Amino acid sequence: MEETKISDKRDYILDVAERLFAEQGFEAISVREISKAADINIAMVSYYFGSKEKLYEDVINRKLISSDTIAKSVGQHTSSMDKLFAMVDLYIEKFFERRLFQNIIFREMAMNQRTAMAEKIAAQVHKNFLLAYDIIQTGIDNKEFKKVDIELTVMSIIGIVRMYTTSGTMACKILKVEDESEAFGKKQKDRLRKHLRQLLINHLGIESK
Amino acid sequence: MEETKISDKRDYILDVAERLFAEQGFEAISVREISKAADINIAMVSYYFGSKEKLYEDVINRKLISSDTIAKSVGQHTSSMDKLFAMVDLYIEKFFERRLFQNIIFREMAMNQRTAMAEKIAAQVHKNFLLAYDIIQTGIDNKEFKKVDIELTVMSIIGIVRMYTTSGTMACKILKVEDESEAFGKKQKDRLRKHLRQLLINHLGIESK
DNA sequence: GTCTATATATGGATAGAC
DNA sequence: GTCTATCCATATATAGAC
Repeated sequence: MEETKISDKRDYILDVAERLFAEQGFEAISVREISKAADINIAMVSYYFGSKEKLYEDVINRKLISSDTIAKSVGQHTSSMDKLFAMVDLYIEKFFERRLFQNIIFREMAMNQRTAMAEKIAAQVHKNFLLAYDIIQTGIDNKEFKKVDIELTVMSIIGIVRMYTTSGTMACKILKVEDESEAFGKKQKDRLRKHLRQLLINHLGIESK
Repeated sequence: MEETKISDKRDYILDVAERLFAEQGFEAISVREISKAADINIAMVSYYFGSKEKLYEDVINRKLISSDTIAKSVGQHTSSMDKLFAMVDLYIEKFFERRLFQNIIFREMAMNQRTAMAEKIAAQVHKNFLLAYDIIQTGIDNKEFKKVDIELTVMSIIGIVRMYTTSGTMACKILKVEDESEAFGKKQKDRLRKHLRQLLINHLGIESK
């Protein structure tokens, strides 16, 4: 009972910190700003997390567990095309839902810094990459797909979704939508899904039935 | 004569600062570190640039002038396909050559911060976007290309090149190359160019002659 | 658990000697 | 142009009262 309240509060602080770290970066944001935005006393950050660095790690670790989710979602389908599309849908879903978090992940990946965390992130992303790789490889072996550069095809899928979700302002400008909440609404999500499916159908030479 | 020496030194400081800002971000790097890496006295940063903020702006402004370059390179061709491929080649070329700089650009774009600079960057990127948009639009009107979601197709092109160039460590891991210098060598550049061309040929339904 | 007060470090910037 | 020394703001972290 009290337990849940405490972990609610912890979670709330993590939410606030995630947003601020994502928008401005680790070094750009101070624990003062975080505690102010979360409406807690500054000393509470040390109390709950130990340090700013630890808080940052907790923000990342909290959401860096999946890839089982992908495997599970993919496993329900039989054809390579269905598997690939299930994976793409999940990617879009997760990226839209967690676009602030993804911002942190890709920023870390772009750095040659903070290596302990960076290694962990790279390992996780690579695991997800391999899942996608296997799906396409199997599809090619099956003759469901044309032969393509598999590595670059997977990177392209991720790059496209990433481009959309982690450049909010740019996406708004290009798509001529009012604000970010519209850019990440259902309509635009469906649009991106449709585009990406069509692109893959064309690229992999998938025949419609 | 002395003039050139001064501007050489200025340029060298800008080179060093660009690398450090790109690798770690504006706030993460101190003028002390920059001056140490550039082997100059710390006071020289103020002397040459006025402030850290101004130095950062100079780093960005120095390379954010083009889009004429794109127009020029594209203008030499007649068919929409040739124009599009010329643009893609130039994109790949510039991204490989300036991948540290691009890292800064995309980081700025991902932020809701430092708005004066961010607006300027967004304006420039948008200008480049419109060039690509027009090429594809014309191609569709010509019946050279199939109908596609033009906005998302342009974003996809940029997203793919970006994914490759601004996640160095990840790219190495995925492509199983030793180090970054190999990942950004001629061989991998040609591979990316080939992949992207094939993807666009498939997606836009371009017929080979 | 929550707060104030404070220790301590580091950052950007500049004054002024050379 | 270059350097040293220093000012001042801001950062993280914690000790200790409540």
